[in-house]
Amino acid sequence: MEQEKIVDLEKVTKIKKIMPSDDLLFDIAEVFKVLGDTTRMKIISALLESELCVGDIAEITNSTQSAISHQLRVLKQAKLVKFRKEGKAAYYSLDDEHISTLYEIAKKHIEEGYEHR
Amino acid sequence: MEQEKIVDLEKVTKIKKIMPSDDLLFDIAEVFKVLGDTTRMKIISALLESELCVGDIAEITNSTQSAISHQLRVLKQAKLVKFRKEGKAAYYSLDDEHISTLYEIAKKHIEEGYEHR
DNA sequence: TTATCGTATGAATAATTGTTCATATATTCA
DNA sequence: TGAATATATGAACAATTATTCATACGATAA
Repeated sequence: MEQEKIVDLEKVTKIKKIMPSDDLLFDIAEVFKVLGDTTRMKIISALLESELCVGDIAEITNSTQSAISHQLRVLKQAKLVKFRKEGKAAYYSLDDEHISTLYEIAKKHIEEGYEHR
Repeated sequence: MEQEKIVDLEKVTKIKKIMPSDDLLFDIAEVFKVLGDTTRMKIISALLESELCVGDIAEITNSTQSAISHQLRVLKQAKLVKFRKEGKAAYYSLDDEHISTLYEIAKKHIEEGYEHR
């Protein structure tokens, strides 16, 4: 009546040891979470082309100034964008080259997904 | 009394033309959204080491079998993992090499962020 | 100073989503 | 067939979150 269990305890404990800390995995997930919103992705996509001020981004993304400002704060906290102030305006740009790389790879993943149908 | 506006209409319309379609941007954001959850990131991280069955993943991630099964469905739909059935067990693995690349870059972004403090 | 422009922010609301619990399906072994 | 194992799934609940609205803050020009 007793059946053999499938769980590979040796494999499981080995992987548990190798795995990064929960904190690091949380932070990594956090970066993706911030990139995982259409409005923020539009912002990223626009900033790939040029430094832009808040009003311009709102125009380009068909969003309100307020919505964009809120989302820019999220992107700023995740260190995905940086900004400089010039008079009344605040000019935003991508923080480092990782962002564009992440964007390109995800785009490639999507496009290859379409091919395989 | 009229002040000069900052909006650069030429720049805005140019970028609007260059930008990818809303559909593509939505799909790209969707990939990141799926990666943007701690549980799913733990799953990815474990699968980077080895093909694993559902029970093993639950053990490794300290989650329930049900929670993992639900999340694996999300990962499957996003084509981030694939699986094969062998008897009672279902063995899951990463779908393509993009996933590990995305993971590595995000990790690097985090780690460099820590250095800059 | 006053009016205007650009941006930021707090509160409220609506929508999305991850987990739990119970249960169903499927496979293997006695 | 019946019991045990592995996985999947639907419903419900709690928590998170993106947007809107109103308003505040800061800078500039008249």
